Amino acid sequence: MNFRIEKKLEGTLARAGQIETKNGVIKTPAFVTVGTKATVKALTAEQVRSLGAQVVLANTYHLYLQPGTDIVEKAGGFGKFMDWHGPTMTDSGGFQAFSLGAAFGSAVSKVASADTPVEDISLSIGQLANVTDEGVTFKSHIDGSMHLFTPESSMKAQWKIGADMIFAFDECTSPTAPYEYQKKSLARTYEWAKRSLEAHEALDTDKQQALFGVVQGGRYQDLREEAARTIGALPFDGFGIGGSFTKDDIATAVGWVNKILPEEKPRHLLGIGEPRDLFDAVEAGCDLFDCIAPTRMGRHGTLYTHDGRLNIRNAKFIDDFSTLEEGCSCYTCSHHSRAYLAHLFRADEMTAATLASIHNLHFTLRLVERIRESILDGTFSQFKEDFCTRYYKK
RNA sequence: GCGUCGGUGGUAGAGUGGUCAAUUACAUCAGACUGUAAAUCUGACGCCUUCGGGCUACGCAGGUUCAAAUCCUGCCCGGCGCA
Repeated sequence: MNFRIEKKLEGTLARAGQIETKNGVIKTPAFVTVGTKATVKALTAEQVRSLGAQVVLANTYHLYLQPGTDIVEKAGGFGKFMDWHGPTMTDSGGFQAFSLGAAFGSAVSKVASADTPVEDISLSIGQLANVTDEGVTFKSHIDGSMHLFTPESSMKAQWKIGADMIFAFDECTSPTAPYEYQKKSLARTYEWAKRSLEAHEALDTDKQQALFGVVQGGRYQDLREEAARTIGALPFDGFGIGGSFTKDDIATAVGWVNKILPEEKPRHLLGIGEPRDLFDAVEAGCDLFDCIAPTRMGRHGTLYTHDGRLNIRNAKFIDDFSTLEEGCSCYTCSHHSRAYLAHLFRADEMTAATLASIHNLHFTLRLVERIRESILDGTFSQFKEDFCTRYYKK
């Protein structure tokens, strides 16, 4: 993997560049399409291609459980397995330490509202993941079987899954975890980062895979900066910024980190992808973003338009025969009316998920593409202002 | 015509004297969702409300009872059986 910065935006941390992988080039900033189980939910690989997606990210934990990393390895890697021939990434399974741990069965999400109270993480109940210094013990959400993930086993699994870019094994913490826990967890994630590097070096002797280290630290400036310094000093090929935020401080926290991380390496903001967050994070120096929002929102009937989100299941769309979004060039908008989409959703037809995912992914991919263009031609701040004024006008 | 079983909120269908404005599911109306536990989840769902409560309701009309969706009588409607 090779990263090159083409242009930096004066007065901000934003930059446009290119990542070269053996499976193709990614023009950054870029939105990474999520295909957790080696499929972008509701879409064929051909549809993902035609949307202009540059890179697909799968999940190590999910593929490890099903169909198993040996099968994916035999298939020639998850890209070949799913017929995606472009650049690929895998997440390490570190997110599942949170989603199947503290977050499981609770209302807590990694992006919390500002008034979310900080609590003792150990009070979380119903968790399927338990974190120790050795690694994370998971109780499979599929069949209840127990599995231990360590930095070493995550590297091995990701090696077999065979993506171009992979992540160090980390602990994604909850926004409800107190400072003391975040600090302790951060030290652990740092140890895991070193172990990930060492394990990966032993596997990948001729540098096939790029390994990204993950910066944690929760919502605390000193921890975030410490993480950026320590993780940033390790010989990773790029960096992921992960963990918990609040809706309002993503850009701030990302800025703390990117001011410190080495400039010449790509930065991936893990799991973030609402429009405002994308603008803010690019401005704060991020190059890559993956997010399930476009596809999950789509499947749940929430569709992106330049005038904000709309819920296509609302009664007012039943007889609205206008196009979903005027001027949108996606397949869904060029062929179908809001009324038809509303009908498919109400009838629980599978095509509803497909058409909605196509639109939302097109919207998000195109948005990040335009953000990139606006960096190159110097119109970023105007574009951001125009877009956000209209999108968030309510 | 006789016998028999049954008529409950938008629908299906619980409930068989008080804890019932009435279980549940679906439908409906909204909302949430940010490295996918997610084609998922949450709330509302008779009318009014100063949110304490008030009012009208379980085919219709009477009745018994302190109290009825629940018991009795008549009527109306439907399924089935016999003529």
